[in-house]
Amino acid sequence: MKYDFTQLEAKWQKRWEENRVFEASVDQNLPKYYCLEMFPYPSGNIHMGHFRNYAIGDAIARHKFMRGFNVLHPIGWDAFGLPAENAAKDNKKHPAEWTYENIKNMRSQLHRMGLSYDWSREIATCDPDYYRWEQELFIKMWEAGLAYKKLSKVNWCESCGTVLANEQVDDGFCWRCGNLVVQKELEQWFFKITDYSEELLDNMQNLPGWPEKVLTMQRNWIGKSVGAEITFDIWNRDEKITVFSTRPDTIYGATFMLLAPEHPLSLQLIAATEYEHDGVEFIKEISSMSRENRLTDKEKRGFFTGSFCINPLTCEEIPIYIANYVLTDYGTGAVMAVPAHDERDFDFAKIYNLPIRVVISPAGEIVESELNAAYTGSGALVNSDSFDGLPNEDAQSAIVELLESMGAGKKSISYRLRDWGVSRQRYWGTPIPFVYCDKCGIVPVKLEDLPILLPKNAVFTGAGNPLEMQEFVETTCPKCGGAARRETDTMDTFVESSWYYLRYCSPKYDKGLFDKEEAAYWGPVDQYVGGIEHAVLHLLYSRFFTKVLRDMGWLSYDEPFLNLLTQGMVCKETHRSPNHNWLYPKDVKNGKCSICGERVTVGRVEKMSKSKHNVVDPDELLDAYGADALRLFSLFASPPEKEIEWSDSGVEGCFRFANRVFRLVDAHIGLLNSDMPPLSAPKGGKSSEIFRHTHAAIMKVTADIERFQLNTAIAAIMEFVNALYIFQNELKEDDDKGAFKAALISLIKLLAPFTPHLSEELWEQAGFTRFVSRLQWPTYVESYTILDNVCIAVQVNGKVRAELSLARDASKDEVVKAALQNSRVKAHIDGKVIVKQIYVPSKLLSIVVE
RNA sequence: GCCCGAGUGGUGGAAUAGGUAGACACAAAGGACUUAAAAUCCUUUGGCAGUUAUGCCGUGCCGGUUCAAGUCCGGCCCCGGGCACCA
Repeated sequence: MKYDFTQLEAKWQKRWEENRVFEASVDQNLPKYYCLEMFPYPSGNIHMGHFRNYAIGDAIARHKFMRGFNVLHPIGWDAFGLPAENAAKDNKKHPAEWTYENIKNMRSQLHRMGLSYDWSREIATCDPDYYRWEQELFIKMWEAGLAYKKLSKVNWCESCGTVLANEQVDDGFCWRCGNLVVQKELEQWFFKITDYSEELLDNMQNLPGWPEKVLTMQRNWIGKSVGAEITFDIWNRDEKITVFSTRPDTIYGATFMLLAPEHPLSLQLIAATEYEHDGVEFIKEISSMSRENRLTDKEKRGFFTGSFCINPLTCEEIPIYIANYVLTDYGTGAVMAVPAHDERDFDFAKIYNLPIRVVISPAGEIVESELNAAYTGSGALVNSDSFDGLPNEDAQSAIVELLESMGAGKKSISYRLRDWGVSRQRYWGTPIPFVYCDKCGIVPVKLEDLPILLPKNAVFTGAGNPLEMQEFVETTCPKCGGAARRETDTMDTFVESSWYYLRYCSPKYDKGLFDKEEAAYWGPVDQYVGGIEHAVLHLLYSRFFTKVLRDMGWLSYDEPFLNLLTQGMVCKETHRSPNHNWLYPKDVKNGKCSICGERVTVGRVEKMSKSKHNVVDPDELLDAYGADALRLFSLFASPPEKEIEWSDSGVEGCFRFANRVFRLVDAHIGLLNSDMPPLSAPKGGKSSEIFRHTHAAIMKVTADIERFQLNTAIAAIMEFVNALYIFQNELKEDDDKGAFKAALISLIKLLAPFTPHLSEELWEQAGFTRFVSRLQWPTYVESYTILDNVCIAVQVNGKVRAELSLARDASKDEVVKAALQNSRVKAHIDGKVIVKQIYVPSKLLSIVVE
């Protein structure tokens, strides 16, 4: 028999599907396991990053199936998004057509991988049956005050023609197209994610199954600061200035006040004064700078307003400046400057020659006249009236209490997190179900009128929002029945992915977003697998949605994903030619470019990317090696969280291994089909040796899969196969053959999560019925794995000098005796005094001599 | 600047709780089978010295703790990632 993977893989993919082997249904008597991989955007083709993601998730899901769990393992399509609209413009193909064609192609690619998905639950978010419920949720959120519209400065990407959320701006550039993002004042829809800032932060301690890295990134993004709001009176005016400070303990050192250029008081204070002309110029100059330039410009600049405010504790008049480094959208947009203890304020004070007063000093060490940088450490208060001598940590609350009693301050917390802007001025997204009526204002569409469908005959020119078309916009007001205009913004595509894992629980439910009971049974997701690029986007939004749905009574849990595995990227080396930049490997001949003949530099190993010409095509590889060999390589090359470096010869090696397994089982097909029963317990001699290897392999593979060390699990199977290749020539007694038969049966099962087609085929060849994919995972007996004789290393002064084969239960005295008889050990302790002997049972003896 | 993660043979990577560093694989070299090739099988493969026995060195660098350190502690270097005028 030949390992005909093409025929065999197609055969089992068909059988799994026909027999609905992986379809899930609620069973209260079984422990559930919800395994989920991040659903793909239907870009057209599966790439190796997808392949690895799904291979990892599938190995975990298949293992859980075999461990007796009721497994939910669904897949779908994150189908809205801008590329579909760009394709419509370029290829004159409707976004829906383009998207559904891509889904069809990618679905067949996924089928070729042989994944254990419940395909009956497949969803596409661009399907009205899906986004209808999103529209309903949007209205419910609006009713709950969690969705609102406001005029604000937003991130605008000219090339995408739409607004972006803060999370979608990378260093001032669009996360999708890389163009510069500008600020634009627009009426926009927001979700009030900031209502959940504290809970999003606090609940992270209930996520021990998440990588610390992702939690840290979310923590930074939320950016909680504990401090106080302190109010300063303005000299000779009625207005007051409230600042936010994390260092109220330094208030006695606040020697000037800073306002953001956009702060309303900035203009008010200079109005109709001699400072007005220059001040307005200053404000204009700063606020006209792009967000990017403003954040990168570290030079401190300010403008004196001519006004003073009163430090509530020192009662001093301190000057009010407008400063370029004060952010308008953090805290209150105003800052009390403490130059002695803040680096930025120190720089500012030096430039504008403002007083610097030390108020914190560890044991009186800090001397004002010698200060050449801000002191930001801790210490006791000085120059602070009755607080002098108090450690600054204690002074924080004491000072806030005093301010509170004066009515000039209170404890306060600031977050960096802003509300989520969800309006997008694009066609291919979920329409926001609201209308504008001159009489009634903003009115939600009636629930019975949902879904608001996307008009099919929109025109895609690339300019403007395609939804700005008369027949879509013109409507009647749901409240008064008068003429009204429909909202033309659609939702950010991250809204769809914020709740799709819940829709999978009851994908055809037609009375709401999802069936509460199904979601209560299946959720939350036990294991989520995906890329780290969503650390603060999708993974934060989904957590927010779960909490919102919980508060609306849909769910009883707080978090969507109990455990998260962020898989590493698939990388490959790049080649660059001086004339053509990135080269395809086929254009590199003997280190030279085959087009221009110049020397080629072998670039870094980088994430596979079409533009860098270092991608490999999963379809071609599936043709050449089959899904099982490719899955093996994508799991074996590196642990799942780590990036993997593509290696053609590595894939070939895994292909050879698949063949090796096939030949091994094939050579013993007679034994497997014979009446001889597999041995159930070792009977001494060779049979015990075979049992030892079998059960050690089961033990190791089981433990490694449980801790997601899939690479070492596969290595353990390889070792097992190597051992069986030797054993197959040493089978003399019937017991040996029975043990070998049992070993082969275990081998087929151990391989099932990694090479499912091969396992099913060998299982059938071996004369068994039923799907091995749904059989019980092999169990092990630990005592079978233990050797009677163990190898004990003998160290003399920390260096291994001998290895002794001794009974595993040998006493320390026996081991010492044997060691002292060993000639090499003798040579190293001869003439010396034994000071110490340490024995680690059945492992090592350490002798110390002097 | 701050916060994470990492640094191990020619290469990808093992070493789960401080106990024989280099499992498993790739690559390379040699050999068997073959008219030949492919496939397969066997052997060698961290470095240095040595005919062997064996000895010394070796997990980014320097130091420490320990009978014993890839693993723990202190101080660096370099790489990857995230955050960054957040008061």
